[in-house]
Amino acid sequence: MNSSVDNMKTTLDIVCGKWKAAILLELVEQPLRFSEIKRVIPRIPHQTLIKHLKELEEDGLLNKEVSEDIPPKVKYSLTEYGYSLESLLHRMEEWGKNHELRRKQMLSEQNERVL
Amino acid sequence: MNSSVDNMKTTLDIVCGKWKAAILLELVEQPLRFSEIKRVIPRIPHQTLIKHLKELEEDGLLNKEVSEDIPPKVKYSLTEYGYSLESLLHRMEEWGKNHELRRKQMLSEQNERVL
DNA sequence: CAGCATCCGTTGGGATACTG
DNA sequence: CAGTATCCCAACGGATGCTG
Repeated sequence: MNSSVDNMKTTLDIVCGKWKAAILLELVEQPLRFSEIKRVIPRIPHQTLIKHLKELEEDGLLNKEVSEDIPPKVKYSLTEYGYSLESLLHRMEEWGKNHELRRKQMLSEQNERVL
Repeated sequence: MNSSVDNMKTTLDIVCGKWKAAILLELVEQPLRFSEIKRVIPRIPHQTLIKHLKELEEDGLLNKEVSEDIPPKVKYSLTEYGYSLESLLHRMEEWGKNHELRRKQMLSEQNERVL
């Protein structure tokens, strides 16, 4: 049997790498090459990106399409299964945005009280 | 300005403690005392639970209601704001469940091929 | 019963340098 | 351009023991 606790953990295991959700969210929009991902998520370290991509691929969320040229070009895209995360990803992004807004509002309310 | 990457990070920061999402999911159903949370999530270590609860409270997701008796009773419940995570939590739980199902299916398919 | 203080080990993010 | 191989460090989960 699978408790809801376990189900949570499997979701978190997959999505909660520091940048994984962000990567997935970008790839929902469009397939991207390695260097393109680095461009849209500039602060992610090279090595970290490689690790995350490999894990996401192993989890069946990403397709990796390699052209055997030199220089190599590698395009990452969501698998059909990967798209099953789409709505979850959007909700996460939206909740985070609202949370930031809320935080700023509370800060400015504090300032008013001081004045 | 807030990129979607940043929004993701704030959501993850809050929800991605190893057991946080599980705790929140339980508290969505009903308020619980400290010891009750330990009962429904047996494998969570004592100290870890304390830390998680404190952080969730500081993030404004939990109410903490203390009865000043001896022995003390402390009831945790979601704030109204905490409930804004409800649908997200349920989706996470559901996705994890489906992921496990899928994984098992793929395993049994492998076994068939072997036989 | 609930919580704090302390300490420890693991892990995973990250920096650097090298290859085809 | 994309990836591998190391190494490092901080953070976090977690264990233990003490308090009111």
